[in-house]
Amino acid sequence: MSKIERHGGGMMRDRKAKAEPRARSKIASITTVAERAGVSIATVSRIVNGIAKKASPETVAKVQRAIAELGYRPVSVGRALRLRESRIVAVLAANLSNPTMAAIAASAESALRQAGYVMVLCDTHDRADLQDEYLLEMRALLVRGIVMLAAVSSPGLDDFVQAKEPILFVNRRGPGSRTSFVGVDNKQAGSEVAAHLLKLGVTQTAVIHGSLGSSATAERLAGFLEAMASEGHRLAPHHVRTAEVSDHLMIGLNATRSLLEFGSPPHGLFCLSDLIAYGAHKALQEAGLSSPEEVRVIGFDDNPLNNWLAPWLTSVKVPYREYGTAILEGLETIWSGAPPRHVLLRHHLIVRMAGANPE
Amino acid sequence: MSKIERHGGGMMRDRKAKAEPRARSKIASITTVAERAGVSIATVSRIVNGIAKKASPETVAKVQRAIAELGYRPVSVGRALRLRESRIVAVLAANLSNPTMAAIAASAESALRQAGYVMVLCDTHDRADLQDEYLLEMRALLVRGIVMLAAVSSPGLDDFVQAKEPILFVNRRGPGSRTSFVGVDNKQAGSEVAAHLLKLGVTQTAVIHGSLGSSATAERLAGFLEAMASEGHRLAPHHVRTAEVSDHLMIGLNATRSLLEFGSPPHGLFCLSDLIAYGAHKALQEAGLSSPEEVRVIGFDDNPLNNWLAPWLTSVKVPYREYGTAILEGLETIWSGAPPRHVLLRHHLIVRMAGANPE
DNA sequence: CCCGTTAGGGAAAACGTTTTCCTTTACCGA
DNA sequence: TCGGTAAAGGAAAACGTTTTCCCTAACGGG
Repeated sequence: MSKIERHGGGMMRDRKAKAEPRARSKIASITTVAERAGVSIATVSRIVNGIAKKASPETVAKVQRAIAELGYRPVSVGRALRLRESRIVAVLAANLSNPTMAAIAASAESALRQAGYVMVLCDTHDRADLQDEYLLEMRALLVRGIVMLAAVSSPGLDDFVQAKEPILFVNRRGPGSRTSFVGVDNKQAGSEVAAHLLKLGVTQTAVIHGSLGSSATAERLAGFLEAMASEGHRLAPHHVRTAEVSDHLMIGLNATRSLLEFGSPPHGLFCLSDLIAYGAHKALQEAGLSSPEEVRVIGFDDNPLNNWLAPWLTSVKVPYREYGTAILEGLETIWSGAPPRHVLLRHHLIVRMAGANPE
Repeated sequence: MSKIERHGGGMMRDRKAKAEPRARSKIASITTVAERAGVSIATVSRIVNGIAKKASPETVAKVQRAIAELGYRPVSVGRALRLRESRIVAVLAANLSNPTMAAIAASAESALRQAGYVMVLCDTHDRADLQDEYLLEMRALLVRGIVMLAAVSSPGLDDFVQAKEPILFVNRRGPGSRTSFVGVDNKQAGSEVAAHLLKLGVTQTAVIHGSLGSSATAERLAGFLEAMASEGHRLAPHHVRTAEVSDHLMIGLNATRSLLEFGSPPHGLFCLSDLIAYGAHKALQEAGLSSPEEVRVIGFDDNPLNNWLAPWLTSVKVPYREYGTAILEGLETIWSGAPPRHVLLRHHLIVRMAGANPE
C-alpha cells in the first residue's frame, strides 16, 4: 500500500489493482521443507524423487517427517518449467456430446490418472480452427502428450505431426502414415455387418453415414460396400446417404426420411453410428415401419444404453473401457521413442432381435 | 553422450538415462522475441499483456512482427509460476459415465474455453479418497478454480473449503453454508412431479432413489414426499426404495423388481434420475407392465436421447447447456471476492405420453 | 534556466523445481 | 602413509514469466 500512496492519488494507476500475486493460503514449498529439515533443497528434491544413494537414512527420515508435517506436495508448475514438460495429457475430442467420445474420454481419464497423469479435455467441435487453437494452447501448457479423439484435418495438426510432437490418434487416423493410432478395425467391422445381414437373407440394404472426412466413417463404409459387392450386391447410389447437418441424430432422421421417399424401403439399414440409428429409427416409426421386423437397423458403437432403451438395435460394440489403457500404452510407446504403432481393439457385433414392443 | 561414456560402462547408472530435459522442437520464448525485436523481455511482456503507455507505437510494431514471425505464444507454465496461478480450471465429476454429468462437463468446457481457461477433467468415482487426492493434485497445478460436479463429502474437501480455496459446487451442495452453488431447485422440482401425478389422478406412487448422501437426491425426495403428504398421501416405507449397488441403471432395475414383489404395482413411479428410470422400465417390462399406460414413470435430468429412445418417459429437464455459463459466472463471482451465491437454473417437466409401442 | 513530470524502456528479482558440479569426510587397500 | 573412491550433500544455474524499481531524455511552465 505504501508504495501506491507515494503517488498521492489513484487517478494515475493504469493497471488494474492486481499488483502482486494473490494471497491464497500459503502452501509449503520445497524451501520450507528444506529449512524445516535442516537440509538443502537439492536433498529434498532428491528424496522426493526417490533418487537413491544420495542421502543417509537419517536424512531421509528427517525430510519425510518435515514433508508430512507440512503437508508438502511439489508444485507441478515448478517442475514442469524446469523439465519443460508437465504431467498433463491433453485429449482433444471432436464432439463431447457424442456419448461414445465422452465414454472414451472418461476411460482415458482413469487410465491416465492411474499412471500419474492429469487429463485436460477439450472439445474441438470438429472445427479445424478451434482444433488448431487448442493445439497451440496445449503446447504452451507443455503437455506431455496429445490424444486426438477423432481429429479433423487442419494445418496446425500437420505442423504438429511434422514437428514430431507426441500425438496419438484415436478412432480417426492422422495425416501421413507415420502416426500412432488406436481404434477398431472399421473396415473389418463393416464387412462383418454385411455378412451378418446376408446371413439373415437381407440383401436389400442401405447405408446412412456422417461426414466422410472421418477415416472411421470411410472405412466402415468401404468394408460394408466391398463385402456386399463381393457377394454380388451393389447398392444403388441413393441407398448410400447422408444429410446436410452435423448432428448425427438429425442425419439419421433426415436421411432416412428422404430414403423412404424412394420407393420400397430397404430390409437392412446400416447406420454408421448409434446416434444415426436412433434418428433412423424415429423416421421408420413415422413411416409405420417396425424394426427389426420390417427393417433391420444396425448401428455402430453400441451405446451402453442400448441394452436398456434400444433392444431393437443390433450394433457393433467398440470396447470403450479398453480405450483408456490402449491410449496410455500408445502414449508410452510414443514417449519411448519407438516407431509409431497402430493398435486395433476388438469389436463385437451385438445382435438384438427384440421387437419394438417387447411384451 | 560423452558424459555417459566417461563412466566406461552402464552398470553404475542409477537413474534412467533421461538426463536433461527432452529435446522436442525448440519453441520460441520471450527471450527469443526480445532479441529479434531488439528490446528487453520486459517490453515484450508488457506488449503481450497489453499494458499501455509503456511502449511507443514503433516498438509495439517491431515486437508484434517478431512475435508473428516466430509464432511465439507465452508458455503458460512460466506465467503460472510467476503469478502462482494458472489458467486451468479443474472439474471434479463424481461419475463421468453418467450422461448428465458428461453433458454438464462438456458445457463447462465450452464456457471456460471462451473465457480463456482450460479445463482439467477428473472422475472421482464418488470416492472420498480419490476426490481428496485430486484436490491436492489440483492445488499443486495451481489451478485457478475447482468445480465440484457432485461432490462427495471428504476431509480434504472440508479443508479446502475452510482454506477458502475457490471452489464452486454444482448439483450437490458443499459443506457448510458459505459455499457457492449452481444447480436446479431440486425440492421444487420434486414437488412439481408430485403435483403433476396428482393432477393426472395418480395417487398410488413409489420413489426410487440413489444415494441419499447427495443433497440433490435428498432434496428431490423431500420435495416429492412433502408435496404428496400435503395432499394427504403418505408413501408406505417400502414405496421409497433404493438398491445396494452404485450403478443407477441397476438401482432402477433391482429396486423396481423388489418393489413389484410387494403386492399391486404403483400407478406412478418417480425415479430420481433418468438412468434409474431406464432400469425401472426394464423391470416393468419384465413384469409385463406397460409404461406410461399402467405405470407412469417419471425421471430426472431428461437425457437428450429421451426424445429418441424413451418416448414413454416424463422427466424433469435440467438445462445442461446453461450450466457452462452459470459455472463460469459462479467462478467469476468467487474470484471477484464477492460473497458466495446460490444460482438456481430453471428446470422444466417434460411430459411424454407415447406408449411403448408408438405405432 | 530550472524544476517537475511524463514517456519509454531496461535490469533484475522472484516464483518452485531439477540437476550439474563441487566439496568434504570416511574408508579401504597397498 | 598415501592415493583412490564412495557416500553424503550443498551451491547455483536454468526453465519462462511478470513486475518493481530504476534510469534517461524530452518537454512544458515558471
